Amino acid sequence: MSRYYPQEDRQLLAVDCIIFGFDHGQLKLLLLKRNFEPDKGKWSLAGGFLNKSESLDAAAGRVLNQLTGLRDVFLEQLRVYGEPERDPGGRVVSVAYFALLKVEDYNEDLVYGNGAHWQAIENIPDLLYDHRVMVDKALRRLRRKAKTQPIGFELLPESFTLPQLQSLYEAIYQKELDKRNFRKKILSMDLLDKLTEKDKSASKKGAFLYQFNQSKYEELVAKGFYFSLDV
Amino acid sequence: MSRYYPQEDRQLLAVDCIIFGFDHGQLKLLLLKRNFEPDKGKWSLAGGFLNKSESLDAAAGRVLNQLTGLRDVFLEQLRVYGEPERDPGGRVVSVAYFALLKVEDYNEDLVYGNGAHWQAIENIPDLLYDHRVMVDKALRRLRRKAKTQPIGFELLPESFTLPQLQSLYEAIYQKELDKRNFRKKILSMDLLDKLTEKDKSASKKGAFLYQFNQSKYEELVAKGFYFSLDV
DNA sequence: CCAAAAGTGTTGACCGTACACCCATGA
DNA sequence: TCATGGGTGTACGGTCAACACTTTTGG
Repeated sequence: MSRYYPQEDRQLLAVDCIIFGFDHGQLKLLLLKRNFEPDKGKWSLAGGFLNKSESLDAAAGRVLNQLTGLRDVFLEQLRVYGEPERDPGGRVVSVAYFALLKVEDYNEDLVYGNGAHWQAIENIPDLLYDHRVMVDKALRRLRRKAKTQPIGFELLPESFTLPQLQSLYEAIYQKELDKRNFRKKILSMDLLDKLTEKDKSASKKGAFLYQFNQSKYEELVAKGFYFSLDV
Repeated sequence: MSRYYPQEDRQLLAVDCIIFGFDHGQLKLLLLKRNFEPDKGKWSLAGGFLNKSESLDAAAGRVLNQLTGLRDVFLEQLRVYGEPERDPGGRVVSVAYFALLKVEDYNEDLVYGNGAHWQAIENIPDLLYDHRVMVDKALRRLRRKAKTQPIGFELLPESFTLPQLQSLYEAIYQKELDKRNFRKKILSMDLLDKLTEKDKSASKKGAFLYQFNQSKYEELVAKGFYFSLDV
């Protein structure tokens, strides 16, 4: 109880997570089939209520961890949704978060045990309440941010090939890119370390592996560098 | 009371408004000197609690209206702040909004009666709690959006001169701009209607007045146009 | 030896930026 | 007449976009 503000209305606060993954050339969302009332059987985002004395970021991290087993995932607040009638079960103000994770890392048993499934963004089922609005907002945010910040790497394994990276951007923007221009642009930023190994899983010739160099990025940013990839 | 979620923790929800105005060549914030405990006498943003069955946007609009007498002002959600200890008086989750208003429109009696004052952004006093963080966030948002959306006009009178418009952008970005390039760019978008009158308040020669043409803007956007002013 | 993906450079168009002088007018 | 701010055009350089062929290798 507050010392100073005892008499005001209080609200239920929830967090909902829009969880992106990149797999088999497709951008996907991790969605849940609800196994409890209300709306049992419908698809929804992963969500949960805010605990007393828990920060919003912590609540979102907890929800994500309970579902995937992952910690230290890219997680960013998106927007609050507070229309009085958004949840017909009662007034709940919800804070939407968007998460980017590496699909090879998550705990499959946990995910499927929770009734969650990856769904390609081109083919999202009907969602509960205003969850579709949240998803659209998250997609717009991802598309905006991926142009100006190196967040795409959050969706790829530690080591990746340039064709893989290009395919990720193509999935995000639903648009084919010219590979010469794409390579020229990304390599000219000097943020990728080329490894000596190749990945031969996608071709006979094999493609060189690269790693994103976070510390080089921070160094450049400190000197006034701006990441920029216009698709 | 919720039918379905009766047992969860509930929180106090507030809104805080970061209110921008443009006056005498300066970008300013409308700040309040608190006349009640706690922290009486300190500066803060305009804020208030969310009422039961009121949307967040409505709450922010109400707070703004109570302070300035204005309605239909540019008002946009910024971010939620939910650290458990952000308000030492008790846990309050606050939704920050940023507002852009035309300084010639507000109700002076109301504003001063409420203990509010315009403060130039170069010279903001110490603020309560995390309000300074909110202000910085709002400034970054304004700077980002003003490049890609025609929101600057929200801060100017209906009719304005090009030198005034340029001075607004200079105040937002704290940077001098070349007037030939600025004019060329903004006029090439074909979004401004030139009036036949001049404003002679700032010079003997007088500068032509212009008006932003909202419907022309919407028409162009529908055709794929993107507003872009790179400062 | 062939299919399939990886890798590589050049050119033209457009846009952003830098830059200096004349005009109108009230005092 | 002069001081003050309003108004105008050009040229250069860099960046984006379009475009086709060679290389490697497993089957």
